[in-house]
Amino acid sequence: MDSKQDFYQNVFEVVALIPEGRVTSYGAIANYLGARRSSRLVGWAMNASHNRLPKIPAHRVVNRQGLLTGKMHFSTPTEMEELLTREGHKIVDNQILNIEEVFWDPNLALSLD
DNA sequence: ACAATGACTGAAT
DNA sequence: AATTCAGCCATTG
Repeated sequence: MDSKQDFYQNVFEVVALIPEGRVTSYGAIANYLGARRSSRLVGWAMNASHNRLPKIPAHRVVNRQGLLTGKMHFSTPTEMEELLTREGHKIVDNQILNIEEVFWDPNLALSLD
């Protein structure tokens, strides 16, 4: 059925919830969706995010190291770091500085408890 | 239907 | 501590 589409929709929803000035990781989103092992699928969902009508802040989603692994998938390979820099992040060597400080975990933010 | 790929992560060396 | 290997699972050819 559309359960797989739901997974994508869930990813989009979580990503859309990322506050400005914060970032999260694929694994954190996957973990929130109950699919810790499907971190890669989150990346696929992000790939489809460009086709979604609501603007998905995919630039706020980075890998565990805070590395802009998906910058190459944007309109331009520099758009991602530019957007993040615009939000106040410091990017060095494609990596976000103070990643732990700006890290936004949906599990904590949504207070699953 | 099979094989390869990928915006990842964690464990092992 | 840094680098390498393997697992994960949907999507695509």
